[in-house]
This record gives sequence, C-alpha cells and structure tokens, in this order.
Amino acid sequence: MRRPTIADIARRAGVSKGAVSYALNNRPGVSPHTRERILAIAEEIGWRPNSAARALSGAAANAIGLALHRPAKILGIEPFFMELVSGMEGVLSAAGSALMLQVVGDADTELALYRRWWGERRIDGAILTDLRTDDPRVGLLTELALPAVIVGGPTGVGSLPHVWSDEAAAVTETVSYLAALGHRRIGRVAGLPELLHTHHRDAAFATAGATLGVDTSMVIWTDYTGDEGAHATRTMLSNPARPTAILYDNDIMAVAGLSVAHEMGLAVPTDLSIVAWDDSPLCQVVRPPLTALTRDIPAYGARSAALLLEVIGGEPGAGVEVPHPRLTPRGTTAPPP
Amino acid sequence: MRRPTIADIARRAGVSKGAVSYALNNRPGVSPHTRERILAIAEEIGWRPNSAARALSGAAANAIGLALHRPAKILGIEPFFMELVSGMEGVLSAAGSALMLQVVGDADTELALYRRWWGERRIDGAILTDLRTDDPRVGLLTELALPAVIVGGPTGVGSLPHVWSDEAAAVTETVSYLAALGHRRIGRVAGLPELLHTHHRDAAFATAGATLGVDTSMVIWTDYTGDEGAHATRTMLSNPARPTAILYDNDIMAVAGLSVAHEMGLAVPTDLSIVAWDDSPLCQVVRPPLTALTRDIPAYGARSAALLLEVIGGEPGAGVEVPHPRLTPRGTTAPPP
DNA sequence: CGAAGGTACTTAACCGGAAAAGTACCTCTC
DNA sequence: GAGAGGTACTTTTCCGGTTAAGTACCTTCG
Repeated sequence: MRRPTIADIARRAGVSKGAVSYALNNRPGVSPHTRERILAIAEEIGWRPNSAARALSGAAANAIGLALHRPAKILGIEPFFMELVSGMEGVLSAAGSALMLQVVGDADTELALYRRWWGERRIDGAILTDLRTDDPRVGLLTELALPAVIVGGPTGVGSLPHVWSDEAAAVTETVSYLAALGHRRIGRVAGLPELLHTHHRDAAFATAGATLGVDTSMVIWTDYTGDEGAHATRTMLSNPARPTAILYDNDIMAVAGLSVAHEMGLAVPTDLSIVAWDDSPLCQVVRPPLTALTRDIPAYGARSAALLLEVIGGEPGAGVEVPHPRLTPRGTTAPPP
Repeated sequence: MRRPTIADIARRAGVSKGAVSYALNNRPGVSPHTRERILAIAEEIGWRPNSAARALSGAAANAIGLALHRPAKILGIEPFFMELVSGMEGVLSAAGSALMLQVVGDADTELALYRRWWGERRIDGAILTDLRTDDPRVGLLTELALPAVIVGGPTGVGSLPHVWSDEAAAVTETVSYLAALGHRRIGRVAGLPELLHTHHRDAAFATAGATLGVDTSMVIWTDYTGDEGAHATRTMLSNPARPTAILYDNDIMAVAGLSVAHEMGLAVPTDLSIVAWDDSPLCQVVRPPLTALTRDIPAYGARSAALLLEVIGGEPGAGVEVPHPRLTPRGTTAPPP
C-alpha cells in the first residue's frame, strides 16, 4: 500500500501542490470552497503528512527526547520514571508529540546521544533528569541551542528552564515531625551520591538535625535498589547507637528496610519508625502501610513536558516550582521506644 | 550553531555532494584517498546525517514504535513494561534504533497511532503487547505491511511474527506443585479478562485442576492493581470454602494479597500459600519472600526487538518460543493446614 | 592507434512537503 | 477607465540527503 502524498491530492483536486499545502495547513491563499474539497480528498484517501518531508522543510520533528541514564534493573522497579513518563505522555500526545526514549549506560553515551538526536533533527527538545554536579549535559544542550528542560534544580541548571520542588522543605518537615514524636537519632538511607538532589536532601537533613538538636549524622548512600537499601538498614540497625527512625530516598528501599527490621526482631513502628520518599501504591500494600513523602509525579512530568513545549514554541521559559512532597503519615511512624 | 551538511563537507573537500555521499556510505566510486579525506572532514566538523533527509530518500526511520494501552497508574507500578523496554533498548540502541513510546487511552487511539506513524514514516516497525481476542491491530499492521512483532501468542497472531512463552506450562507446573504440597482448593487472581494471555492461563488453570483433581474454580479477574488484588483476595478468603493457595497474575497483587492475609489473621504460608506471576525485586523484599514464577523479562524484550529488526531487514520472521516462567519457591508456599 | 572498459568523479533528478515569488483576474476607488 | 490592491491560485525553489546518468581521464589490448 503506497502512502498518499499531497501530489496525489493535487492531481485529484485538479490544483497545484502549493494550493494543497496551503489548504492543509490552514493558511490563507485558497478559497473556502477549494479548501474544503482538498480536505475532503485528503481525508478520503487517508493522507498523513510525511514527517521526514516536513522536518526537511524546517518544521518540527514532533518528538522530544528522554535519555535515561540508570541501570536497567532499577528502571524496572523504580515507579518514578514510569510515572514521570506517563505524566509527560499526557501532555505530549495531546500536542501530537511523541517521546523518544533511550536507556544509556554511561554519561558519555548520553552526551553523544543528544548530539546525534540534535544533528539528525530527530527531536525538538530534551528533558534531563538526574542532574549531577557540574553536569556536562547542561553545557552541551546550551551550546547546541537545543530546547531543554531539567527535571530538578534549582541549582546546577545553568540558564536552562527547570521544574523543581523544594526537597529541602520536605526533609525539614519530616525531620521536624519525627523530632516532635520524640526521636533523637534519625538515619537516612540516601540515593546515588553523585545526584544533585541527593546533595540537596543531604544538606537539608544535616541542617534540620542541627536546628532541632537531633542526631542526623548517620547517612548511607545507595543505588536505590532494594538490596542496597536492605544492606544499609542492616548496617544502621547493627550499630549499638542505632537510629530510632530512618528516612529512605525511595519506597523500594523503605519496603526492604521494613523487612530487615522484621528479620532483626524490631517491631515497626514501635521500635523503629520508617519514612519512604515517594509514595507509590507499594507503600499502601505492605503491612504496616508506609508513612511516605507524597508527591504527584505524573503532574511533575506533565508540567515538565508542558514547559518544554513552551520553550520549543519560542517562549523564554524559566524555573517553575511545583509543590514539595508532603508527609503522609501512615502506619510506620510512632514515638520511639 | 548550524548543523553541518554534506554540502559543507563537499565544499571543504573540493568535491561534489555525490562524492561525499558515496564516501560516507562506504560505496564504491571514490578513491581510498579521497574517501579518507572526506571522512576526516566529516569527523572534524561533527557531521551527522539528517535523519529527515535520509528518510525522505526512502531510507529507514531508525526508530520502532511501541504503543502502550494501559492506564498510566498501572504502568507506574507494573515492573513488566519497564523491564521489557529496558531489554528492548539494549538491542535497539546497539542497532542505532530509537524507541518511540506512546501511552494510549483506548484501542482506537492505538490503531490511529499506528496509521499515523506509518503514514508519517516515523517508524520502521512496531511491537505489539497485550494481545486481545480478535485484535484489530493484527489486521491493520498486516494491511499496512508495517513490520511488526507481537509479544505474546502463539494464538491470535495471524501471520505476524511473535515471541511467546508457554504460559500454560507454567500454570500447570504451579498447580502441580501446589497439589503435591496437598492443596485441594486453589484460587486465581487473574489479570484483565480481555487479554489473550489471561485466557491461556485461565484455560490451563482449569485443565490442570481437572487433571489433578483440584478445585480450581475460584477465579477473579482484575485490572492488575494492588487495590483490585486486595479486594479479590478479601472476597476469596471470606468465602467459607476459601482456597488454601492463591495464584496471582502479577507480583503487585500478590504483595497486596499477602497484606490482606495478615489483615485477616491468616498466616502465610501456614494458612495460605501465595504464588506471584513475575518475579520483580519486590518479591524478595517483602516478608515472607514470595514464591514466584520467574521469567527473564528483559531477555524477552531483547528477543522481540531482535526479531523485529530481522523482519525489518527483510527476513521472513516466524514464531519464536522463549523459555516459560519457572517456579521459584520461596517463603509463601507450604502444605495447607 | 583507436576502441573498449574501468575509475573517479560530477551533474541532475528525486523524495514530499513548505513557502517565497510570480501571475491572472476581479473589485474598488478617484 | 486606469491604477492600486486583494484574492486565488501556479510556479519555482529549497530543505539534505541518495542515486541514476553522464563525463573526463587513464589503462589496456587487439
């Protein structure tokens, strides 16, 4: 089955290719009557614009790029990315834009990928996640003048637009709550130390501890897997000066930590309080249900995609703040023994 | 920054566009010396082929399409799709192909999307998941002559190549194991009833029950969410003739079921055995760790992507069977009380 | 020595749209 | 009734590659 082109429409309608192009793009230069006839024929023969031809004439690629630099095993279980993607999808598909997704193994591959996508004019813009310190992607995308939005910030974003939430406030809120319950030693099982948002949380955690007179010195960094979360929990709970509450950087690790507590004979929340960062359905499915820092991740993705579309559309694009995660107390937080 | 084109290279090298094209595509017609010089210049100025221009000249789009017709809330927590995607990615990125991902809300949108991708020449092929009875996608893709691979089968696939595993064998293996432990009434919390693989599992479940003299009549269909899994479990366990073992169609629901058992005062596995379909890290993170049907989902995705690339390359493409899920006994299966 | 054949190119057409520039005809206005 | 201005087109060029067809030069061989 051959794909119909505007030449086919022009032949049928007895007009020129140019007239068809004007009619199909809703631009002046054709009479309403002719326009209608052309649209009817296009509809009838099932014409679709060839994206390659459009792109060649300088039009948009109608796709945006997302490179995920995380090990595949984490992507499979971290609900964050899928929720982010599904939120982005809602906005993008409404705008007729597709999402180019590629998992990359290392930072250099990711840089090369952006160069390629840009050179090949495959995407109109990119979304960056997992910002790192001195992230070379910021410089590259700025240099290429490829529209980009960072999911994260507000530091380290250069002059790129970004969508961020005040994670420090969420950390402070959580530590204050635990301190109010009476906890005096709070541990933290953190994510990848090279990620900027881990630094933000680290700093806020230390500051909140100092401010409230709570020991927040016990921090272990992990790769977000349940395995490392379990291991970190075991390490903390084996310490004679073990924490009475632990804040986890994702819910997978919090669930793993919950299991370790059981395994070590500690009752949750009587002996140990647990707070998860990110509140996927997983949190409500385990017993006791996890106290969690809730944020609307699909909305976060949607806002990022919308901002990127604005930037692609030529608007300046600034930093956008979305509500910070709120503590949702459930069954894993209580006063310490 | 302007993207360099072959015209730029030609100007620098003092040759024609045609010569540059031959050199860059490793085709005869240029001397080794000139070819080398052209390649060096291309490298130096960072030239990348404009995919739109290539596609316009009939070349491949170097992208394959995946439309996911599932509610966003499920995609966020179902590890299956992310694992499948990450497996596909490995093969695709090695072949220089990108993945176009779009979440669709209903079947008609999905059909329209394939038409659009095809008409716009955006993709070289598509991967279909979640095959349904009399699935209209099979007919459409066949009609459009768009290379496609179905993840699923072996029935209902028409003449399309497909990658499948013998799910019936996995069901039989599980029911036999539970029967051998002494269970005489086994429930099943199934997935979406309109999916073909749900039918396959349903049929195998009924047959295995009949063969082994086990009551397998209690089946409840759900949408794969933890909520519905919990609800189905509550319904089953409230029945005076409650099952002593339950097989779940995904691990999210199995975890939810585990919680419901606790909540209803039933010990697992003493009072109730639980088996999860699909073995994400989640299964090993809960207490007790879940007995699960393990399959290598990334490998499944990789095989599908590889098959699609073969079909795009012009090979005939047949049905490919991958190993069926194997039972991994852990802490949630034991003889009945 | 001249025709045949090969090499290493160049030229030009083509893919399918977008859009600038050109044209024919009609209407309005002074 | 002539010039200005607008409408509804057509013609042409362009985007950046690929590729068929053409050409200039060199080698080889009867």
